[in-house]
Amino acid sequence: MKKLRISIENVKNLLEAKGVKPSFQRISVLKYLLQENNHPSVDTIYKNLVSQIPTLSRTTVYNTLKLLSEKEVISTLSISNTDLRFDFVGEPHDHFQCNTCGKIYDIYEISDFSELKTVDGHQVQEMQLHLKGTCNRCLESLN
Amino acid sequence: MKKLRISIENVKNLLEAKGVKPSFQRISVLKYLLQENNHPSVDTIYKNLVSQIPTLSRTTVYNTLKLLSEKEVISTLSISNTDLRFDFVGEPHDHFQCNTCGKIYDIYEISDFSELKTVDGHQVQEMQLHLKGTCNRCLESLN
DNA sequence: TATAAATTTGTAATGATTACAAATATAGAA
DNA sequence: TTCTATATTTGTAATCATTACAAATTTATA
Ligand SMILES: [Mn+2]
Ligand SMILES: [Mn+2]
Ligand SMILES: [Zn+2]
Ligand SMILES: [Zn+2]
Repeated sequence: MKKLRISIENVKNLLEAKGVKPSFQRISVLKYLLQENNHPSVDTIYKNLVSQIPTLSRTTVYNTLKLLSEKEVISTLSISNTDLRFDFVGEPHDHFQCNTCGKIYDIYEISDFSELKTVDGHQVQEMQLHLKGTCNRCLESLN
Repeated sequence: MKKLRISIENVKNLLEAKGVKPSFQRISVLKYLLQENNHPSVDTIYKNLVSQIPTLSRTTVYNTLKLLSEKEVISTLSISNTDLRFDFVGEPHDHFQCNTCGKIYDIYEISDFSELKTVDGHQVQEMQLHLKGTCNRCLESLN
């Protein structure tokens, strides 16, 4: 829940390092992901940015997320069964989604499959551990 | 890939044991899941059954899968980012989806989180490990 | 049989995502 | 700077998965 303060310069350098031309829209999307760290949907990103960028198109958000995903700047989470969620690729970590409030939490130090390159002859390129249940906040409010 | 031969009686008993009234449609859906073991989408199930049950409605497939999921007879896999997939709940296992052919494979003996009831104060009710990459068949055909 | 409850069905509505072409912005050459 | 090619963004329409819902059918019960 720590909201980070991320400079535009940092984001710009990050994009350039990954071979992505740092347009204003792309910087905005990645900056949003980094400082909110809330695993947002396309629509959440769009709605939050369109107030600052009135000309922003939903298609641009889709395009940007697809591009950043291909360049492995971000990862696409299929944990929600209603829409895709997006996350910055930093430290490897897992995710927990609350069945009550829907919020997605980062989980560290549960799984470590970093050395897993192959299983049953399949070449593994990506792995996600998805946990679901009731989050600590929602458990609290049951009292 | 072993196609199982499942008797209707077995499926009927399975449903009754879980408190689900074994209608013809429900038996058909669960029997399909059990003997194909192919982690199908709603549409795959519908298209395969409608030839035998011409009056079958897609809504019935949706209703049945929702009911069986609630009764924990089946599990809903969110591994594909285009549609939901369904699986019988038997031995705990993980899944690998091939980025090339799209097929979903069962993976056994990778993860064991069966004792994990709580993490960071969140109550865990369900967990899924999703692997993605290139499957052994598709690797073969690259030669 | 008559009636109520459960289940199935078909259609319409919703919501997420993709397709696509026009508009705009950016970069490089002259 | 101006011209031109390329990259990016935008808006709209189309597609696909899923849900809502009420009518029709089946099943259970009196
Ligand atoms: Mn995360
Ligand atoms: Mn499986
Ligand atoms: Zn919660
Ligand atoms: Zn494959």
